[in-house]
Amino acid sequence: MTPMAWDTERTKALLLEAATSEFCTRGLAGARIDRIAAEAGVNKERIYQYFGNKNALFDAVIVAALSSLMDEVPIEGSGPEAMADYAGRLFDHHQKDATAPRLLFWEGLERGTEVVGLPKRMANCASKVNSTIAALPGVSREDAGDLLITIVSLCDAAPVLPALDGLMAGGGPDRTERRRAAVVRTVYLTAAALAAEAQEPASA
Amino acid sequence: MTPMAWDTERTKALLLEAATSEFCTRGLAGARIDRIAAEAGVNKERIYQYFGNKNALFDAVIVAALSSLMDEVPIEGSGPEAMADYAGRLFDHHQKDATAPRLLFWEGLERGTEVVGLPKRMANCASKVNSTIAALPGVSREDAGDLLITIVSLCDAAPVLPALDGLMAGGGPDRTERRRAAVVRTVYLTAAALAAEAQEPASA
DNA sequence: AGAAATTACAACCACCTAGTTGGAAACTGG
DNA sequence: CCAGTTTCCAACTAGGTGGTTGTAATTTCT
Repeated sequence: MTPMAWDTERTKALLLEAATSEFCTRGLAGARIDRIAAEAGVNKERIYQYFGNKNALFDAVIVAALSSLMDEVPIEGSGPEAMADYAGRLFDHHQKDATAPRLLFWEGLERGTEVVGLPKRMANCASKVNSTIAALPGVSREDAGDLLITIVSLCDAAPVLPALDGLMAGGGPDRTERRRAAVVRTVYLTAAALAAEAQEPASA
Repeated sequence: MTPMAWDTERTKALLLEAATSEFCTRGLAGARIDRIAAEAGVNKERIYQYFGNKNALFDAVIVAALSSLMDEVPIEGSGPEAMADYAGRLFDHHQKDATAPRLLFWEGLERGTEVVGLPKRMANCASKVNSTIAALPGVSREDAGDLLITIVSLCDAAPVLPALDGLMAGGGPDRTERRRAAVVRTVYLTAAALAAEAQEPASA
């Protein structure tokens, strides 16, 4: 008989999943190695064998969860409506699962400019910038990047700052729907302005 | 002679200043009580005497730094330009000193919906909403709140997510100026749309 | 089958951390 | 000048923290 074969890939995946959850809710400094191991049902020594240390584990979580952030929701169609639609879908995605936005802000706060997984993430960003240029022909690379930063800022800040929403808009049943509409409208207006400007470069 | 009188207010202020800096850079979980006391040049026992514990000290820092966040930069003038100008000044303020945005996001991530200093902050928010309505006559309370959330999201996310900017727009000498212009433009367009809509309520 | 390598884990360790204490120095009211 | 109170601090503590180690079980290679 084969008395239960070892499945190191499964163990790694279990660990990474538990680490993602722990880092997502508590951040790098607040996370506890023991808690991650317990949550995964794995001895914590495995963490050091597979990932190295706490920082490297955080790196692995960030790369796994964020490198594909911009791929999970594609830009479809063209014109300003396409960008607005994209923003709406990104908003919905983050509303359903705030893991990516939270990790993004944890990384920004705890790591500053020190970014891990550079090549892959740069490629993902470049790809999104290209999609934006394709959707809004004539728009400059810089303006496309700025539009994307605007979209990410609007969609990602919402789930991380629930208090701000509560203080400013005071809840209400259709609150999320209202905020979503506001984001989509803002993105549409900005994208439309960029597109219009791209078609008449030197107008007053 | 008076051999150096005790100045408890100064000691408190020193502690609060050091705590603000520490919490700003490291967050609640990453901050160290010993470091705060050392930075302030004060024995750490004073922290427990004056503020209670680490959490309460964080509360004090948040209330001191964030309750007035929306007051430090006023909304001046009227019309969509006034809101755009406000966004620009808020952007500049946060660019010069990222304390408020960082604390805001630390609080959002580490505290969730549990907000401290509610009455004062609610009053500040309400006041800003009122200023917005005054600047954009006819606009609804909800739309004014949403516009302010948009402004705060855009201005506060930038200094906390330097990496995003780097990945998307890749630096450059006038990078900050470009981002600022993008934010101001986006706010102007949104405010203008809200104002226009407010003046012709039932238009196609 | 047997040696070598891999995976697993309980116990362990050195250090750090928030919070406490006991008492000295400085002020205050009488 | 003398209790009584407040401010201050060095030293301490109890428990947590990231990281390691010694060893046993399992798999692989030949």
